[in-house]
Amino acid sequence: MAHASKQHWVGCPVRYAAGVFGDKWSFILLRDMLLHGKRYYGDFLASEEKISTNILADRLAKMVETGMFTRHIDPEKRSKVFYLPTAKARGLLPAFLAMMVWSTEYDEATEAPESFAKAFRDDPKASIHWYEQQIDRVNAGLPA
Amino acid sequence: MAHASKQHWVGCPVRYAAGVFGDKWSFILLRDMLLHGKRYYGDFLASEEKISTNILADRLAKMVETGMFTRHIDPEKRSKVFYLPTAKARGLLPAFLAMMVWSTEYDEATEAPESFAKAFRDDPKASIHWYEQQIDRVNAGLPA
DNA sequence: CTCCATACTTGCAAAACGCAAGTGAATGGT
DNA sequence: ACCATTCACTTGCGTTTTGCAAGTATGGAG
Repeated sequence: MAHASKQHWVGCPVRYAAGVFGDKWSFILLRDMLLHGKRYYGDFLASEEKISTNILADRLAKMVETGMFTRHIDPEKRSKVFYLPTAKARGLLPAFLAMMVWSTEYDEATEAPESFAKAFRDDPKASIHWYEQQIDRVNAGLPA
Repeated sequence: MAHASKQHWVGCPVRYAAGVFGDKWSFILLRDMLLHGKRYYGDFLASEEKISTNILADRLAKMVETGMFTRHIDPEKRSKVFYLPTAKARGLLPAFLAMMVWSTEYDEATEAPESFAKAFRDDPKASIHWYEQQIDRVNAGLPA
């Protein structure tokens, strides 16, 4: 059977994921990076959840450590810093979008339109590809 | 376009999810409930991550509050308590499995066999259905 | 050289966590 | 009926993490 020996190993992927982004602020940063096109320190700081600067610095550093983001100095204005998502971070898109569909189902106060969940359910791969392209588009507008 | 007006609303589903299970111990409890067939307080306590009893009690209560688990007294031994996953918790399976596939890709030390990721990638719906059935099977073995 | 913007650091109080011990209800054995 | 045990939490307390406010370091404009 394809799913044999199910019991023990499944724990670890969950624990690994929890270790990399298993806290509220990491969720928010990943959202801002993957879905909101935020790249600069100042962009992340300006999110409506009002993250404080020490936590932001800490989480950004952790994201870099865990290979989710890379850190870059803006060559056009060297006092500014931006971050880019790695393939590892982008690889979370399917899970993230699935999670968001779940939220739209169970959060009575969701602000997401039904069209989002419908699009993902109808054709997850197309939906994921669309978000990938958005990420590429944002990145293309940044300094080399 | 199906994905129009993308910017603002996507934030909220992520924040909602973070609020419900956005911490390490909630990840672990959901794993144990959805994938390891654990139902009793003592089962969760015995996980290899060594959760302490106050945190376990706190998280279980929160899961009940947020409608993820329901709490039941074992009629056959009324000093024992078990929890059952609601449809809301079960609805997280697709996101959880997608997340686990991601972990198997990026965690060098993953213990998950490649067959797991392959099965999910080949046919996600079938894979999800298989885990749903496992959940039903476990639940069927519990007192009414 | 001064001023401003930007990206962090630092200090400190408050909250969350984690360990160990304690409590109370339900069983089980005699 | 009595007592020890199991089970599911609670409580206390020291440690760690968080969050707010203020400070610092570097870069760039004038």
